[in-house]
Amino acid sequence: MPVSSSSAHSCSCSAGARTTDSSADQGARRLARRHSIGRSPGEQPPGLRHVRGHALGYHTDPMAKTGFVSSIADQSEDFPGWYNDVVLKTEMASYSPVRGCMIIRPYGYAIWESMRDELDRHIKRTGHQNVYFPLFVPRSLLEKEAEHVEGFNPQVAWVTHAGGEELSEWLAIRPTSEAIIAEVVKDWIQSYRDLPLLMNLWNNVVRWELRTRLFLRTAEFLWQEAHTFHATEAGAAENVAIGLEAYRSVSEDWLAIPVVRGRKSRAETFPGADYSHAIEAMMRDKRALQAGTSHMLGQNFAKAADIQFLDVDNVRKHPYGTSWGFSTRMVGATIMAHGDESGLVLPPNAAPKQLVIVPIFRTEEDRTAVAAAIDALTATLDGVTTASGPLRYQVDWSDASPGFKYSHWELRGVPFRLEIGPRDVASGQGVLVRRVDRTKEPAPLAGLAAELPKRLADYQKALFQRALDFREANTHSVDTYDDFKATLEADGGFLMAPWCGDAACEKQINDETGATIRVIPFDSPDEAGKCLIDGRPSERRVLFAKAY
RNA sequence: CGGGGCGUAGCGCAACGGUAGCGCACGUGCUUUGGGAGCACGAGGUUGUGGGUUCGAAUCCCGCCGCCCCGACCA
Repeated sequence: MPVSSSSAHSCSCSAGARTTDSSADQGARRLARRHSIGRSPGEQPPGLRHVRGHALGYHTDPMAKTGFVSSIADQSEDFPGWYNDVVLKTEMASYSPVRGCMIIRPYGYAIWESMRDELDRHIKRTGHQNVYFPLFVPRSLLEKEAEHVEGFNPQVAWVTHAGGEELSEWLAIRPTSEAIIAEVVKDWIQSYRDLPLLMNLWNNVVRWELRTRLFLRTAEFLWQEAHTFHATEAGAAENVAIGLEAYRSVSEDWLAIPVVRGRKSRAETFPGADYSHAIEAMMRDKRALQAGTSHMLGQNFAKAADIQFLDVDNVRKHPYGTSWGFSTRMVGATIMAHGDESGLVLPPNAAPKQLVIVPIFRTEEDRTAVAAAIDALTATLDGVTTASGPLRYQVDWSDASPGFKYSHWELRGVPFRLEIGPRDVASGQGVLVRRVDRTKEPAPLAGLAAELPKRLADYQKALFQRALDFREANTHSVDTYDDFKATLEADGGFLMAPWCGDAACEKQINDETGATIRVIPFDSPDEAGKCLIDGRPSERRVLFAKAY
């Protein structure tokens, strides 16, 4: 039986309320135990062997200086270390026995599912249909589009043997699906009446990486790739914008991450595309992260695969293509855009748990009274609908101490915590604590259910605003290369600077400073200037930053 | 692919020629619970792998494998 005899209060959703340490085997055992008493008695926990566990190790520094979580690296001192600690200790993901690949654990996967589902709604609302294409791309197909091959070659993983024999033609494990899709749809597209063809794939892709950073850079990752074909370039251009808008909305409205929309420079354009649009976000270390890209493929792949359709004017033409992608990297963006010294700070829309209730009691009598108050409360919470669906809450009845639970859930970024103890029961209140600023206030239990949707919506807005303020405070306009270098060195952040459009100037800046052109923003005003490097005229400022 | 580091219990480490131990985590029990509780007992290891040296190897030597970090490329 469970550690807590009244486990009926416990939600069956988490891998365990008091998981702080975490070896996989232990996690699995805990899961097994919970499952044995939960809703699905027969269900076995997933096999999570070989996963590296990481002890929380809070005893190494029992008296933390400021925060309550002393076990993660200091965010301002060591951002990469902080990021790694957060991902591992929140049990979002772990390293795997496979080089360069990660295991996405339940808490991380839940966050991915949230953004995935929201993006899927956008994709379907705009008329795209989900499809599936093979994991393998025959070498001959991948090599049809010249720029495409050249761009992806270094990152492609090949299957050379199967069935005990060497294959007559190598198979690429898809780094992306343009090539195989173009080959297939040429049979589907005969007439302008077959266009536009609007498809989307949810799948995994492999791009061989030598450096691994959980969620940000792994050899295999999950994503969505939309592929569309249009009779006209204008139709395709419109779709490029539709994709980018879906990404903007998911980033800003769902994940509370403000983004800058713009066009990529030629050097940063997708291999095989005429142009690429992207959204860029600022992380809390002031570096940029690309949050989604949308490509105009023009007729490049259509010509390579010889896709033709008969237009209204009875002339055979190549259709125009687009493709756009959004990956699990955005889970990393969510961590890095909002997290603080105590761990994750999640936007309510994407948070696996929006509210955690922590019971506090000393005696059995108190426990009974607190349980009764919580039962009465949760009866009202079960009907609550938030901007992201039914309220997601959990009562933490595990037998860890209250202080332990506070730290545990703060590390995991749960937006609200409600503490209910004997004193609160007597007054019909609880103590409601906001994760983002840790403000505490008494909250009457009777009215809480009605208030929560607004409180969550306000929290969501506040997170977005905080991120936007941060970005604006760290965006600098510079006009000379000396100023550029000095500002980048001193403050980092986004640098808005004039650029003539020449790839050589772009490269020089990248080589000398490490900064790249993230985008040529759509929303910046036209502004005559002189290129940082060669002084030639520039029509508007472009966004430079060090990027992930 | 170049440079560096590391493989000992789930995690972090110690033992550095005489056959493996500590902390955390884990299990049981009792006492606890308003910011990471305490005590007691307990379970857990062919020391990454293959070979060599030696009376004896986690330890010394060689090969292999794996992982991490730093550089060039990417969502």
